[in-house]
This record gives sequence, C-alpha cells and structure tokens, in this order.
Amino acid sequence: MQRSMGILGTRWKPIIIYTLRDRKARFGQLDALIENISRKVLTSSLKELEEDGIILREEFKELPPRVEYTLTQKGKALIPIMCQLAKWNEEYYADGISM
Amino acid sequence: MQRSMGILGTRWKPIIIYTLRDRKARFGQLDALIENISRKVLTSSLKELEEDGIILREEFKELPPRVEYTLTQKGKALIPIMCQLAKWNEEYYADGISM
DNA sequence: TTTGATAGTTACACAAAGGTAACTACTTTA
DNA sequence: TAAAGTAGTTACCTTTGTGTAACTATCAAA
Repeated sequence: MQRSMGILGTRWKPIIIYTLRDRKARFGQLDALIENISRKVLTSSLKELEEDGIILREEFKELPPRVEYTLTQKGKALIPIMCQLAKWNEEYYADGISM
Repeated sequence: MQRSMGILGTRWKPIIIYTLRDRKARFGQLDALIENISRKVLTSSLKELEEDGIILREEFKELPPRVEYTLTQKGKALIPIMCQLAKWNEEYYADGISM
C-alpha cells in the first residue's frame, strides 16, 4: 500500500491515468482535457509516471514536434481499480460529480 | 477521483484503513500495529477519517480511558479496492512485500 | 507521593507537492 | 521581420504532509 500510494497518491496522477484510459493523448491535449492542471505539474507527473512504468512517452521528430502518451500494460491494469474508486465515490457522495 | 484522493491520498490513511479491515482497534493498538507512524499523524489521520465518515470513534468513559476505532460501511466498501491495489502491486513488483 | 497506563496535544521544523508567470527552442506561415 | 504552434523549463512562492520531542489530564495502585 505504501508503495502503491507513492506512485498514485497525488492529486493529479490518478486523473492523468484515468484520462488516458481509452486514448492516447498529446501533451497539449492532456493540458486541455484536465481542467486546472498546470503545465509544470503535468510535466513532472508525466515524467514520474513514465519512470514508474505506468505510461509510455513517444516522441515524434516532426515540426512542430509531437509527443504522445499512452498507458502501458501496468498502467492499464489500474483502470478497473480506479473505476471502482470512482464508483465508491458516486455511491457514497451521490452528487453525480465523480471526475 | 480528485475527491477520493483527497480522502485517501496520504501516506498513512490507506494503511490505517487496511489495518482496520477485520478488527476494531484502540489508539495504542493502532500505534503499535502500524510501524513507524507517529502519534501525531495517527491522531490527525484518525480525526480526518472520522470527519469523512470512513471510521467510527467510540469513547468509553472508563479509567483508564478507552477509545475504539472501527470502519463504517463506507469505510468497509474501500477494502476490496485496497485489496486490488495490493494485488496490482504484487503483480507488477513481485517482491512479496505489499504492506 | 511517585509511578504507570491511556489517549492524546503542542511547538517547532523540514520536505514534498502544487501554483503562477515568464521564458526557451524550433520551424513554418504571414 | 514578426507571429503562431508545440512542448516544455525555470524561478519563486505557498500549502500540505510528516517527523521529533516534550507536555497534558485522569485515576489507580504501590
């Protein structure tokens, strides 16, 4: 648990993972999809998630540059858990806002 | 997700919840069962978990005083999720240490 | 009267996480 | 020559979480 929380236990990382659950996304897309996140936190969260093997970063050497982020297998394995958490939240708060 | 993480996203709260999964415990027992936690953090975590309706605090006016902590229904509903997280951890790190 | 047990609280400090705003680098387009 | 687009970085600051050590309150027993 301690280690799991070391990986996930921040404000934004679970949101980033959940956002990537069914799509790949570019840096700017994540910045737009996730409201209120700062680019700085997005950068550092993505870097740490990559180091932890949760997401994959693919750099395309085009112009303008393009970078795509996707979940790894290990990252995808977290999705059902996060869905359960979202469900728990809905069930016990029941205000319709879970993300 | 943001709110769920606001409740669980600290170093010790998931450990406390997991420790209470199948038992009630007194303050001093939790302090002994959970290695390395400080009484201060235990106090504040228990207080916040109580405010969030995850645990129940029962005070017995005896001498010496006795206080028992148990999970509420809402708290118990988190247990399967935390077990899945522990399983995820074991699966992808596979060193046998999950708590 | 001092010790022991229980369940904390208080003061202080440190480190990590998060926020804001300005800046960088590269190249194409106007 | 200047703006626009992409993907960041950097400096600075505030907030939150955690840690240590000492202290509190109450009563019983020695």
